[in-house]
Amino acid sequence: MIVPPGERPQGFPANERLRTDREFRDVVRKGERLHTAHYTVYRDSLGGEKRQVGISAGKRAGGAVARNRAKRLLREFYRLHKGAFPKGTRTAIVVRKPPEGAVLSSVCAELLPALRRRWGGSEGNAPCGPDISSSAS
RNA sequence: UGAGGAGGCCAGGUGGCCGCCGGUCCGCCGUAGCCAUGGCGAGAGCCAUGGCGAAGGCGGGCGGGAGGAAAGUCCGGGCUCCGCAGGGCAGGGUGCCGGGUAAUCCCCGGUGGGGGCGACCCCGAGGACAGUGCCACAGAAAACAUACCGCCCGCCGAAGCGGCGGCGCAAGCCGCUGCGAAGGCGGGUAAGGGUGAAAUGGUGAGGUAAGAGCUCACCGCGGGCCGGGCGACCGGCCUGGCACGGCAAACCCCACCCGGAGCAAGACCGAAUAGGAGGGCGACGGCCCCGCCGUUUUCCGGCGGGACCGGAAGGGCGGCCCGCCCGGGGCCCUCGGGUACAGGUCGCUGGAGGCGCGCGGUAACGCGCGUCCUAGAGAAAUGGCCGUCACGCGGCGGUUCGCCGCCGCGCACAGAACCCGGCUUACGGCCUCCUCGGACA
Repeated sequence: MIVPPGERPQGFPANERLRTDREFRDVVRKGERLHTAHYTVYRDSLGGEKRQVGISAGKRAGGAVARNRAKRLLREFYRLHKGAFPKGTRTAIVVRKPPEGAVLSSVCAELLPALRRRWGGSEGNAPCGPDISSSAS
């Protein structure tokens, strides 16, 4: 890594994800748990600079369309609020109940306060609600 | 304008910002390696500097990125691996005819049947004299014969009605006799009633005691012949007076078809045909030869080797059986840990492909030419947010009754997972043609 990666603040590349079944099992088994109305969040801490997130939506999260929707919203939530996911941690978010009619702001309103309360939030990322995109031209 | 029938099309558009997947090109970094120069060394070679630079990492540019059903996984194929002498049985599937196709339970065109005023639609549509079985309830009777009500005939019966004769003034009585309700017995009948999903051909006429294919006409049915059609089948004539119900989506029979599993297929790479534990089964036999040993020889026994004959257990022929093959040394089954397995790479998307035109065919479809390249993930990309324009609904306001403005809400069903062809199911909207009816002119 000679050239600095120049990490884009709102990306979600493959190496920031939990990719294998093993990694998921590890986090779910060893991590701390946090329940909200529709989701369960597992987080363990490895130290270092890496930050990994995995999203799981099984059969109970609804049909394929509903599952895709839920996962996409959670991905967006991560991208826009990386401050709630400290470096050196691994987080797995499991969709437990189908969040019917959810939009990004409602997902954010459900998860962000809970995460801050439990693990402490860091630097002021955008709050919930319709944030006008940061880099207005 | 209402109700309905058939067919086709679309699956919101657009802008900004932030993302994801894979492709391609460029730049930077740069490991292995290669090259050049120099140095050291007897040499193999080593070291230094510079250049190129697989892989890989980072960044950027360009263009691509869900469906008509991607769904259910119900059929049919391709593809992959396993299996494959042959025969039989079992099992499964299909079931009017002809065609289409890689193939089908699909599609097209017919035939037959059924529904609708109609446009049109629907059909698991072989066989019920091969056999077995079933036909609930109701009904007299449900399959080989019969008869509940009813109808008709005869006899008995005898309330009643009548005739003749006798007696009597009369009422009436007596005798003989005719009809004869109810009821009983015997017989005829299957027209009618009633039951049922279904009732022993239907309608009409003759006929009769009443009736009946008893007779006749037409229809239906069976048989035969002739004609048409590739065929399912259709038409005509003759004939039989009719015997023989339904269910095969009950078993079954007949004809035809069918090997098994599936991309978590399968291949390669990684300590890599590494290798652990437990359990089960076993049988070898005959005969001959050679060597050694017990014991010096024969016999006998043991061990080792060899030739021939037979062949058990077991295994294979992926349901079973016959049969066949393997089977002289182990065979079979089960389980488990490891960095270890839903690790990586391939399979993986260009194909029975889409579109257009022409030709053949009623059509499904086929042939030819031209043209296009159009998702390839793997905890699984194809998105998120904001604006705007369409579209629909509701409300408010305005209106020149054509609409216009503002606000709010809605915008379906649904997400590729090896690939195709179908079927089925879910679902928002638009268009065209047709049928029946209404209103106006």
